[in-house]
Amino acid sequence: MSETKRAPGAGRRRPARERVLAAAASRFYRDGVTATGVDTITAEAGVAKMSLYNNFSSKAELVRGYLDLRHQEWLTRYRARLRPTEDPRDGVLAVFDTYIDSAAEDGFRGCGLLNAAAEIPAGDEGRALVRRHKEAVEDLIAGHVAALLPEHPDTARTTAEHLAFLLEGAMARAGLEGDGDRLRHARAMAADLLNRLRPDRAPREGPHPR
Amino acid sequence: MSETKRAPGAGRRRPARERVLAAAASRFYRDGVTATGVDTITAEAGVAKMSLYNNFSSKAELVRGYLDLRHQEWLTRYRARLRPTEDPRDGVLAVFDTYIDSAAEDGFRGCGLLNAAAEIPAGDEGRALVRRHKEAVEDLIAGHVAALLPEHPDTARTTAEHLAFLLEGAMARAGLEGDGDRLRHARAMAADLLNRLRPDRAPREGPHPR
DNA sequence: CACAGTAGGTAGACTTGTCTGTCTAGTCGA
DNA sequence: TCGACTAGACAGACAAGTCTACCTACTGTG
Repeated sequence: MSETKRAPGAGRRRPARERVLAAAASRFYRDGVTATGVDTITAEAGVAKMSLYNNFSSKAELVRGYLDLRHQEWLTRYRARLRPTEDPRDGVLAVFDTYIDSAAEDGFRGCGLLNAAAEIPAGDEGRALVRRHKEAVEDLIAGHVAALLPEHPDTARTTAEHLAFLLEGAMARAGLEGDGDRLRHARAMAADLLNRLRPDRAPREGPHPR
Repeated sequence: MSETKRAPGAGRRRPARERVLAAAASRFYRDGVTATGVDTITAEAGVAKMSLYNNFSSKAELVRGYLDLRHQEWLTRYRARLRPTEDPRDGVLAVFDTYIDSAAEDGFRGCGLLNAAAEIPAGDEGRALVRRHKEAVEDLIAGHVAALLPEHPDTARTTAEHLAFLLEGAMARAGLEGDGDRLRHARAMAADLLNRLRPDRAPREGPHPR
């Protein structure tokens, strides 16, 4: 952990790649992918144009970098939400809470990955990336539900898909409305569904603890 | 109903406005709104550029025309699906079937209105239009559920929201995957939910009758 | 310690093409 | 004659991506 170990090439500030990605993330989410030009991104990042093209071979690759960044950031926020607990229901609700958190930020416009996918051409790798992200989220839910119903794997899988649909549908609506109300409704529906599934514990606590 | 009453200005073919809208609808859905230029639209419509700007004051207004067209077309397809029946559950399932129908068309990429909204700036009227469309769909569902549960209006409203989330979430996933499988799953979940809600009739028929 | 090499960064001109929107002059059918 | 339509030029802004020439901070080696 010596001081000599820095990020490579980072003398006085964050390396160009990170600043480009951060600026791209902000603009892509706010204004859309196609509507955001590379000049806008480099200007906002305070970086020369060549620094972008030294780190990304094209704008399309930058977009894929953006998608990957959002996926990783989502996972990080989810893991922070996931407290150690013996009740799998809390694990499912942590997924919902992660979405609710994102809706509280200003300029909220729905799921950035889904919004980007809407602009990406049908065959592009980026769409597959978003698809895999949504499958990963459903798999996380499925893991918790499977722990809740170890004797009924089929019911668990269907229930996980049901919960994933609730979450995604509420996210789409929340994005249109600009706040997290719909997501809080969906969280309550999910909690209710989980309790009906195996009501062998006391009713769960109130909505969305901060 | 005399023959002299035609669409205005339609001598030998469909008026320019309709052809522009049809071409815009196709391209906007396939390639996205921002990525589609007005020259592409006029070329595909076989129409002079001025014919576009004589009918729409700007591309943004053409986009709003597109959103309105898709909303109207959806309503038309839904009404065609909605057979006269005494069971409100069939009314709800008709909404799901309308979505399933759209997923069967080729080049399916999810809900065109939601995809467009992802590209529209936050304050634009177009986003409000999409939001109202989604509310209208939920209201249609709510009407059927209310008829099913006349004694429990609160349960009906919550159930309708739940069903709308299922539908919208499944549509988002289906769009990423390019087929209607997720929507058929959601339809089965909806049918199951409706039967649990008031199981006083024989089990419903199989999935998605054609 | 000195010094040269190197990797990464900078500003900005530049090419080639597309974008939205405007304008003109002419065509065609009722 | 009138209204809708046509082809195409045009303006001015902006797109993605390339290229040059220069700069600066850190590196290993003698």
